[in-house]
Amino acid sequence: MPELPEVEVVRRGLTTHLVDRRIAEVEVYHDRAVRRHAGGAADFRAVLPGHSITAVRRRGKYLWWALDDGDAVIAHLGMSGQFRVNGSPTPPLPPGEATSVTEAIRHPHLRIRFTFDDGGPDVDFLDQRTFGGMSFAPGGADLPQEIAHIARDPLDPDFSLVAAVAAIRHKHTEIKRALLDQTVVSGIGNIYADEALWRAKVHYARPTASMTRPVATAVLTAATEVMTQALAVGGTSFDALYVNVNGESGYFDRSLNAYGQQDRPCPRCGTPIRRDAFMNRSSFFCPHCQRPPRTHASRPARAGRT
DNA sequence: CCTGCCGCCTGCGCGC
DNA sequence: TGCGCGCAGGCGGCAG
Repeated sequence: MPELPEVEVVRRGLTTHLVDRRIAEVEVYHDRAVRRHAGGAADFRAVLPGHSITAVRRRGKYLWWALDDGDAVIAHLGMSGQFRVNGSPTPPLPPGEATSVTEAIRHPHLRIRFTFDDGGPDVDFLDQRTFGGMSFAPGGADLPQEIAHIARDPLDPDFSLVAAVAAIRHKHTEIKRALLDQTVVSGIGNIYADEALWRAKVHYARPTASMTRPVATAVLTAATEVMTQALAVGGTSFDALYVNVNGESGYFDRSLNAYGQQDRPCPRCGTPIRRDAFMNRSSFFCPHCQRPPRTHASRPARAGRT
């Protein structure tokens, strides 16, 4: 579940392995991986060879490769996307998956392969669930227009805490929805939203419009801190779905206080962490530290499956 | 304009 | 043992 820290780990790895290299060939193994590319797989394959990569940039969970002529290649990892430098260990093939020699040497989740004219290692885009993908963005080296609607993330040097607080308080919604809204502040997903709210002792359903500046500031500060700490240890890995470009896992899953901790004691007060269905996904929180909003028809948002 | 829900995907684990 | 289903969840599109 790549969120900002995980994507930043990937960006750094790609920077090491892509900058100053010229693309020689592109192979697309699954059309869905380039569904955002207007010209389709054939055009994606044709347009990239000859371009050199000058930088790998990121905003929130979006990555893009800046190219030498001012164009860009956009990448989003979705739920299960990975970039792997060829030669790094790949997850083993599921039993019975390989039905031919070709498939036996190609990982089943390989979607796009880039080769380079320096003869160095290939770079692969793998994606089990195909929520991720890549596309070509003409003139997008500084900031592709496809990403322009994404707000700055907390690790952006030009990120404004004051502006983000204002954006949150301007919303007429609940705080967790606002945190997951990439046009308010980017980079935060379900894991770091729950962790930030736990740190700030704020319930996920707290209305944003009635939040004070100090409370909204505390939530965003907590989000920034937890993502910074996660980045320092390589991000969060639950399984082989999230690894860096060398196939290695991060360690932040050992530091999670709320996410995935259902029935385990809150590290602060010992109350069992609870899991609620919220926004058709799981929200983990401490029912003691994070009190639900006790407004008018107070009910702790028990919609959907549980 | 704004908010919130749906559909897209695959693999794993659990219960019957 | 095998099958069906819940669950993981980011994001674009669109309905209201």
